[in-house]
Amino acid sequence: MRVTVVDWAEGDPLEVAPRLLGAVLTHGGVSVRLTEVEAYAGPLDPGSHAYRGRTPRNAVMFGPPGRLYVYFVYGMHHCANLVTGSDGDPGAVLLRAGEVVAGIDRARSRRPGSSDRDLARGPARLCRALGIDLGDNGVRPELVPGEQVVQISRGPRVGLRHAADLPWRFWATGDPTVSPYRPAAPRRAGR
DNA sequence: CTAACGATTGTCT
DNA sequence: GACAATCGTTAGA
Repeated sequence: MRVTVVDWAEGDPLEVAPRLLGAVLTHGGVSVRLTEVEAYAGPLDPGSHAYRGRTPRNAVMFGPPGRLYVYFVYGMHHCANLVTGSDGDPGAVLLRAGEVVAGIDRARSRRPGSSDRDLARGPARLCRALGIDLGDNGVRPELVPGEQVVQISRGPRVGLRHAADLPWRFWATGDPTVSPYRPAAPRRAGR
């Protein structure tokens, strides 16, 4: 029986997220074993891009599931999600970090100066290592189940101003390629 | 049309 | 630990 991406991408992001750990994503000649992800729900999740409804940018989040939702942040970085929503019900899982398991030379050339461990250790780093950019928004990624992750941890999502307390971040316990924790950047008055 | 901001990262102290 | 880089998207006038 053939397993497709949609089979395990569709559904509640909170259920899909831990399921993705250990899966292998291949793009741009590089393969990554996912070690860290974050769930983003629909209109009821203040931390989600879909919180304020459908816009040109987040349209892909509203389905169909199994596609990449790619966005551009901070004027220089890309982040990629796997869409879980369908029938106009937005949901996605942010691909936060992974271990490069194939095409490492290609990944190194895209991220010169980085240690192998850090090649895809963070959402923007992962996108760069795989060569993912806005042109990949809405595409169906090459994603297959990998070895099951032995132990999964969960905790608060990273970098959010709102709903930062929800424990919707999942990672492979003890894996060195999980991104280092950083608290949300505080907003300073006047800038 | 304009302005404020961000699901980050690299570099410096 | 602190801060700059840098620009598409969004909200509001």
